[in-house]
Amino acid sequence: MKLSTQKRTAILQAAKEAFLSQGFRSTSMDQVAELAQVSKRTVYNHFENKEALFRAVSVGLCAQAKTLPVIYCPHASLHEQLLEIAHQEVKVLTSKPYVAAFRALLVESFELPGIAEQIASEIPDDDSLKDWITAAAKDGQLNCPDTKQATTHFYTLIKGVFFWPVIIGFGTAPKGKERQRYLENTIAMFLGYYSAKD
Amino acid sequence: MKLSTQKRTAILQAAKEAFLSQGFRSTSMDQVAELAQVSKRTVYNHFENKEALFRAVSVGLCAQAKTLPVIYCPHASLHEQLLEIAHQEVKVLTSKPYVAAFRALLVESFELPGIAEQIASEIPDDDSLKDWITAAAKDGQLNCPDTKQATTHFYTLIKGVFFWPVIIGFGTAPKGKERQRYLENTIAMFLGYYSAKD
DNA sequence: CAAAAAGTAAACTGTACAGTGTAGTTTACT
DNA sequence: AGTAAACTACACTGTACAGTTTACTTTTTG
Repeated sequence: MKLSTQKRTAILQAAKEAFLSQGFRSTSMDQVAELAQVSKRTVYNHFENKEALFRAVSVGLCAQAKTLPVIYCPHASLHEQLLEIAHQEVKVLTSKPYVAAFRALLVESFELPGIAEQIASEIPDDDSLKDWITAAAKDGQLNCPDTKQATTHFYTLIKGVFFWPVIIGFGTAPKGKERQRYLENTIAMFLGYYSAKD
Repeated sequence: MKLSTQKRTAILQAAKEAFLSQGFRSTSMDQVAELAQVSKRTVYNHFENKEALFRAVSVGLCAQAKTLPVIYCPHASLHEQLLEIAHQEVKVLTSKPYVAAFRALLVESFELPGIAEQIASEIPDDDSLKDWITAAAKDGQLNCPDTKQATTHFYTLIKGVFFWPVIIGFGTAPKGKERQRYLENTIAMFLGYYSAKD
C-alpha cells in the first residue's frame, strides 16, 4: 500500500478518535497530527482545512450506522417482528460510536450551518422500517394509509426514550427487563392503532 | 434603582441576546460588555467568569419556559382536552426563544458536563401533563396503571415531530392543517391504548 | 537512477480571547 | 463635603490554535 494512502488512513483514524472523544473544537490539528504519527503539514496536504477533515470523518461515521434490514414476513406475528426491529434499532441508537458521532455532528451543525445537509447528502437513507410497514400494509395486515406517519410514530416512540435522553446526556436508555416492557407496551399501542383487525 | 443593579441587569440582558444568537463559544466577554454598555471590568465584578455568566443567563431562560397548566375536567371530552394540551406544548416547544435556549444549553452541556444538572436543579419541574393524566386515571376515564409511561408516550410523540427536528435543524415543525392532523391521529392512537373503554 | 511527489521537524505568523492590573472617575450615602 | 463602593478606559499577560514557511529527507515512478 502506498505510503501516502497509509498516512491518509492514519489521519482519518486519528481524527475520528479525537473528534469523537473531545468534539470538533477541542481537537487541535497538532493533536491529530501527533496521534496519527504524521507531520502537521501532511495533514494539510491531505485535507484543505479542519472543517474538510471533519466532513471526511463524519461521512465515514454515518456510512457505518446501519441497522440490519428486517424483511417483512407474512406468516410471523406482527408484534414479534416489530419487537425485533425495535431491538435492532435501539442497539444502534444507543451504541457508543453512534451517540458520540451524533453529538459531534450536532454541535458542529449549530456552528457551521449547512454542514449537516452536506454530510447527509452523501449518505443514503435507511428505509428498512418504512419498507417493512409498507409491505405489511400491502399485505393487508396493517391499516395505515399514511405509511410515513406510521414510520414517524414508531421511530419517535423509540427515540424519545432510547435516543434523545442519551444524546442530551440526561439519563440513560432503559435496559433489560425495563427496555423489554417499554417496547412491548409501545408496540401494543402502535398495533392497537395501526393493525387491521376488522 | 441602584446603578449596580441596573448594570447587572444590562449585562444579563446583553449576555442573553448574545448567547442565544451566537452561542456560548462565539460570544466574547468584550462583546457582552459592549452590548451592555458597561466596561469589561464591571462584567467581571458581577460574574466570576464566563461560565458563571452563562449559568445565570440559563437559569433565567429556563424559568420562563412554562406551559399553562390544563386542569382535568371530568365532563369534557378527553380528546379535546389532550388536543388543547398538545397545542399548548407545541407552541412553547417551537417558540424561538425556547429553541435557541435549548440549543445553547445543549452545546454547553456537551463541553461542560454537569452544567445541565446544575441548571436543572434550580428549575422546578413542569408536571402539568402528568397531573392531568393522573387525574383522568383516578377518575376512571383512563386505564393506565403506569402514568409515568403514559406521560412519556405522549411527550415523546409530540417532541419527536415538533421539537427534535427543529432542534437539530433538520426540517421544521408542521403547521396549520398538517399539525392538526398529526396531533389528532396521535391522540387517537394514545387514547386507543389508554382510554378506559370497558 | 534521476526527477517529481510526498513526507518531516520546527519555527513562525496572525488572531482571538479570557482574564487581570491600574489609575482615575462617578455615584450613593451619611 | 467626604468617603466607600462601584464604574470606566485601556493596556497588558498568557494561552491556544489554525494555517504557513523553510530547509531537508524519503518514497514513488517513468
